[in-house]
Amino acid sequence: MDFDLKAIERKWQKEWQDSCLFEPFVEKKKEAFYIQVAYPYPSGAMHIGHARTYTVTDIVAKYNMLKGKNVLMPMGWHVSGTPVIASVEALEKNDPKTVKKFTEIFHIPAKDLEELKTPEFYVDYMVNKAEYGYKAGFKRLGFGIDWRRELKTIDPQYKKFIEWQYKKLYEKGFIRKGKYPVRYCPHDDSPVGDHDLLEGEGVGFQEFTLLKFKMDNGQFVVAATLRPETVFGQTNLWLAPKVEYAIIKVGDEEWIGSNEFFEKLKEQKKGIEKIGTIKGSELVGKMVLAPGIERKIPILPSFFCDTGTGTGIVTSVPSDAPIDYVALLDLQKDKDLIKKFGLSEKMILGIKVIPIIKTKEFGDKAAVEIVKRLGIKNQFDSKLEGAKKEVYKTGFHKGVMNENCGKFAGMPVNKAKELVKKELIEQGKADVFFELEGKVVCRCGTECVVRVLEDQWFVSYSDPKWKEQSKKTLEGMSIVPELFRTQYNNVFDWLEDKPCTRSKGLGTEFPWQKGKIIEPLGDSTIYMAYFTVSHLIKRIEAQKLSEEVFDFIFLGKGNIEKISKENGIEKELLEEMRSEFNYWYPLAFNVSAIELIPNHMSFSIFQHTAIFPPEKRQLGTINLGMLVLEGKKMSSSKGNVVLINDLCEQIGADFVRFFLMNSVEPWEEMDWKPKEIEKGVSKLKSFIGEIAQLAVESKDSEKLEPEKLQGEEAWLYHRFNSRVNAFIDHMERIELRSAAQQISFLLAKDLQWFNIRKKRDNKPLYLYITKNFVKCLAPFMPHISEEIWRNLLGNKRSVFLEKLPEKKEIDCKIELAEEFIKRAFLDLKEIKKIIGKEKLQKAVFYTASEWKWNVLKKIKKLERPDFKEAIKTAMTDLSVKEKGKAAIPVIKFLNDRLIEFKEIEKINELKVLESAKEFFEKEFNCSVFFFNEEKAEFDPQKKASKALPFKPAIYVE
RNA sequence: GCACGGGUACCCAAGCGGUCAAAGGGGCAGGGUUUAGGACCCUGUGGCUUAGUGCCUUCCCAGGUUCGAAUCCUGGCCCGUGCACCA
Repeated sequence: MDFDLKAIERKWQKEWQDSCLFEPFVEKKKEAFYIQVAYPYPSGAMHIGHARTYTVTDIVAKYNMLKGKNVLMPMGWHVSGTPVIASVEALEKNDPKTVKKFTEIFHIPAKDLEELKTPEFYVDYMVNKAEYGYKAGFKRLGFGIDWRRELKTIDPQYKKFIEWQYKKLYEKGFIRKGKYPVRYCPHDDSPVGDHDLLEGEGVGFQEFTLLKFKMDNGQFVVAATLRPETVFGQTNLWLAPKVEYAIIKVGDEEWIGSNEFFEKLKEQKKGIEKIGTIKGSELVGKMVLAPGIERKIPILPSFFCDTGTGTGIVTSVPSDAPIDYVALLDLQKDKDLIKKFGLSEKMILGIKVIPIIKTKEFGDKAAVEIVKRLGIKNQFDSKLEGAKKEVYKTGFHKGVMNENCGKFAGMPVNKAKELVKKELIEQGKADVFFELEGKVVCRCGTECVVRVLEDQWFVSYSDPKWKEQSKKTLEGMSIVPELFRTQYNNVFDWLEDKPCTRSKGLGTEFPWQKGKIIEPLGDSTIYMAYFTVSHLIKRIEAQKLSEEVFDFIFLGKGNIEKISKENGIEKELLEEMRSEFNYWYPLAFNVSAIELIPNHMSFSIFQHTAIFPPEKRQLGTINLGMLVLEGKKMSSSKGNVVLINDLCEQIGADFVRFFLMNSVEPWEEMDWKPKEIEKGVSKLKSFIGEIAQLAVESKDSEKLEPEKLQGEEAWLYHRFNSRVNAFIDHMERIELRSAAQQISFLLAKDLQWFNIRKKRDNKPLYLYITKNFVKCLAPFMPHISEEIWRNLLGNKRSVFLEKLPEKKEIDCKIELAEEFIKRAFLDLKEIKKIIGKEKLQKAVFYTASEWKWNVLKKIKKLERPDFKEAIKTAMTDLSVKEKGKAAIPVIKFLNDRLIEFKEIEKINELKVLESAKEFFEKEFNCSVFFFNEEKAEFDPQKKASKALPFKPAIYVE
């Protein structure tokens, strides 16, 4: 049977809309099920990657409808931030690449591009008019979205809500102001993300500690280090004698460092000034007070100091920095150099390595050890870089501070590092400095720097109490799949304060700083709550939505009469909104992609925890995997995409939905392979056609009486029920792939077997199967299911108003009997193949005699296979004992397969086989006979004695 | 570097202590049906054997636990994803 897929889709989509099937209202008697999926950024065309995320959500939603729940699935459009603006600007400039993308990939008619030149029009067009856009896609795929609640993140009411959200966070003390280092483009005067770069993607920055060495004249020579804990091993400073260093006024102090350092420091410290210069050579030989150890150490010349890194001055720790050690050796050997700078040879030769860190790998002078091992010759040796990394890694992870480190003695290095740094900074002996790890160039061509932003606002995710409470929320949530729970926990630990304002983009203005908008990740964390009232709140002008109004709706705070009067909002409306929120919340599932666990998903849990009472926090998350196309990442700009509109055109919405679920579970990475899908579609189509045919033929039949079923019919009934049982189990765990397989390809196999076994068409049985099948299929393939349900089976109401079948108990003996026939059938087939006969004359089956079953019964009591024990136990049965030696092979066979046979109950094999006589005769086109081993009237080759439980002996001719 | 996940036959992928030479696809080979092409159905797909069997070598590598390991433990190698102002 064939379907006109497109016609069916149109028909039922219209019907669902007309009957408001997916527009739920508060029904106190029904359990609420609210599922929410991260709303999309409506920029561009919808492809199968997006479709997968939303299809999973829709299937879970529809499944819960079929469980009898009141289901809410809303949808909105996230348009905050810069992408819309960037696209509009690019179109404005008629950027050829962008124009091409919009016309060729997004299929937007060239004349329409004119409409897209303001953000408002752009958003409206993308949402409502774009044929390849998301909304069009959602509708085409038959999603059960309640469109009354549709929203955009720039709606005035929504903005009011976001404002309220931040005020709540502020009240709890989770909004704070501080300093923050960012990668910054001095030309554009704005922070830069990876996508804004010409060069240097993924390059981060490191936090250096600036150590301040006081000279006799009060100035500070400043050295930058990544290893503040090694101050205890300092022996001297290194600098480049030929370089001219800057004297920098920092507050009341004067610092000495390279000119490059000054340029970078300007971005990180306010009000600093270069007030002079001094040549490196002038500093050589001077004594300075080393921080941390409060000892005077000399400034010495070296060849390795790079003015572009740090301050161009390096503190020397020869025990743990290979290059320091080598430079020291070089200097000690170079009498000329010592003389040239007028240094005391005695002093230079007197410098000794001070051990400070101990590891198993390198002892207590790691640098000395590794220089020896690698045979490093001088400070120009290329092996130094590797040596440094090696020593650093080992020291940091495994090292322990030794007795030369004062109160830090005995402490692991990775701990001491932070503490030493903190202490030096507190004592005013050190400062921090950020340095990019590599070259970073902005799109505008300017080289980027690290800037420390003053007055930056943060959300304090680092707050230990907040973390703890959020973890508690997490504990009570179901995470699908469970295996991501540890990741959530780790993310919670790792989260630090997050800057929450930006200067560019669409969004809500930050309440405490004019001209700044709330960072776009921050306006999409508790909006699920807003959806519960978004259809009602549209009726209210935004300026009426004061803090008290939202307090009442979402927290139940305040006096309704007063709020109604003061804000000019009808009391009934307020009450209705409060009750919507109360009914739908907490959210059952928040659905999003795995890569959003470290931000969106975690922020959402944190903010729910901060703002809502415990019973209104989230109940669960579903975390979805990526989708790739033929093993490659999809990319609109490269044209490597499959668009939903095209695909629905090709194979139909239901098949798109099904095959997005069919190959892996939702959280796994999925590879979309068009060729394999094509094959699958045609198989599935014919299977569904078959079922539809059965539906038509059996729709008027009487009710099934299961207890009267026999043989293969009883088997099919039970087999179908066990498929449904498994289907339900999988659905509960959101294992949509396994669930889908149970009711499609696996069920198809069952039917295939039944078709060669059946003696007649049992209409009531077919009706039972088709009806229940359609209900299970409906979440996956709603249109076809509705068509079969209403049109072919003649039901009046939508299939989504029906209830799924209950789980049923399975009679294992019925399954066993059929399994027995199947094995006998396969055995006979095998024999026929091996002896190579075209056609058999006669086939004879001999079933095992009673005593062999007795062996099984006895040894089943054994916990595990054990031949000796098996013999002993089996021989306690008289019927076995009297067989003597002949029993041994039987015992061995059953013992070897004990695990398998433990599940096997005794059935009347002879009767079962006889019931399938016609089947065997038909399949092999020969006469077939059955005997019990003991009453084998015909046994020319003495095969009968080889019969075993569940494995009849066979004779053929 | 840190965090999380993963390595299974030609490819994708199930299995997660015995019923495992290892489900299901795809590919490939042979056969059937049809035939312009396709579509469809069956059989085979580690090796050697065989009246439905038995044996050998396999589930990244190396050790270990166990009567028994693809499955559990330890160590190593390799791969994927995320790492914050980007939605």
